Amino acid sequence: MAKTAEKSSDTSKAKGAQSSRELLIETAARLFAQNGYNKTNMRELAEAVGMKAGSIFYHFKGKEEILFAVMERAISDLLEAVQKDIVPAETPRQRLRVLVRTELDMFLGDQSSYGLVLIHEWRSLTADLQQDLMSMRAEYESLWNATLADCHLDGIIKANPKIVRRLLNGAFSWVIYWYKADGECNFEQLVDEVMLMLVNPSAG
Amino acid sequence: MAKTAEKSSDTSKAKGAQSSRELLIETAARLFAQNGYNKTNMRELAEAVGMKAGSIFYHFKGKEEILFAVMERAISDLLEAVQKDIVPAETPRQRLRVLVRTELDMFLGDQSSYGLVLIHEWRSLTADLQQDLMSMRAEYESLWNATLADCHLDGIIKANPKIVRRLLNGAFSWVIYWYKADGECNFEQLVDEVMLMLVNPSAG
DNA sequence: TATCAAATCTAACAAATGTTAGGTTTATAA
DNA sequence: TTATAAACCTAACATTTGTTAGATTTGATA
Repeated sequence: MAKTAEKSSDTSKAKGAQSSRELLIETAARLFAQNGYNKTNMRELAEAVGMKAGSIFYHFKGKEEILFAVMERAISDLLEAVQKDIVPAETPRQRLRVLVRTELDMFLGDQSSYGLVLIHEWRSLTADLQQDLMSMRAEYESLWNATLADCHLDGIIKANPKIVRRLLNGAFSWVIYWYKADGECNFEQLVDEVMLMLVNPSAG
Repeated sequence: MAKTAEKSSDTSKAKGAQSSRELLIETAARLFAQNGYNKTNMRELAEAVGMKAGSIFYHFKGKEEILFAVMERAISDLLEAVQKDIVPAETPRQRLRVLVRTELDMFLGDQSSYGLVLIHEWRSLTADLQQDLMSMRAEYESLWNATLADCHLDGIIKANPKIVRRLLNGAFSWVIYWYKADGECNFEQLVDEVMLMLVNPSAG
């Protein structure tokens, strides 16, 4: 490895990238989220990590493989975070809140670039790569469906659980367009509002 | 005008385009919705309307102006449809249902291409053009906010109306990814489910 | 028919961009 | 020190794509 050490201390934030491949993924996530996948060319990405465009192809087969790597991480990070927090939650309502908070955090938290790219650039992926990601996502979605089904049985939610899940997924994907952390409502209050919208307070 | 008459009968569906400009907007909406703005080049668009790429620039200053025209129409159609249906609605809950149905129809109905492009390709627009569209949209949004505020006062919804609006906007933008008209739930049932999720049945 | 403007075509430019092949540097190990 | 492979660079290719200028056609009008 050449100048990875010194370069990574330049460009990477916390959780510094060990390898160049790692650094490329992190930086690509940031650039793709900021300027879009199409409007981010290999030369920009290369410069941002401190190397030349051609060198990227030593680490990735092509541009799309980088996009895939970013999205892959988005999904695995999300699943990991949920699985960690959902265990101590005992009631369906508590588990629902964990899911809501975690997915919102994916789009608004520290690592929001990954979630942002996953949503925004979905159509920039080839169909078969989309399929690969969807099967990775299946386990995560089953957590949602199970939890919402429980909530429905308990009368906590009234509408069809599967439809609610879809609607929420869209609602959360959208928050990046309007939610400002310095606005009238902080993150935890946002979670409260979502629960307030969803849940019948006189049940469960 | 050259071959507009015969060509429009080839490519346009109902509500056939009178002028070439009109035909270009319709076709662009369809192609942009289908394949994305970036992946639709002027040559494809030209061929789809039966002319050559260069000729498009007689009708539009550039590609972005076509995108803007599509989005402009999406917004004005939406506002028109809402204003037409919201008048006979008497209660806040009925007005809310009109808003829900109309916005859902924008993404799932006959003219869904326009709504689809408006959502998907938002970031493909220059910032100042985005601003222009947002001020056009303001009137429509005020209808939402007024209605949701009424619903909140009546206790029909519990959560913050402005937040609910934002969440719904995202949820509806997302339906195109999952809703199938031939699935388990038809359009009107979908509207019902949304209302069921939102509204406290024991109030208003 | 002659005229004129609207509408379209032809042909090419110019910039951006993903990608590649081959050379060069750097670190590691014998 | 030398051999080797990983990591990176240089330089260019090939394609795509928005755009444009000028020629050409079409349709209506006088």
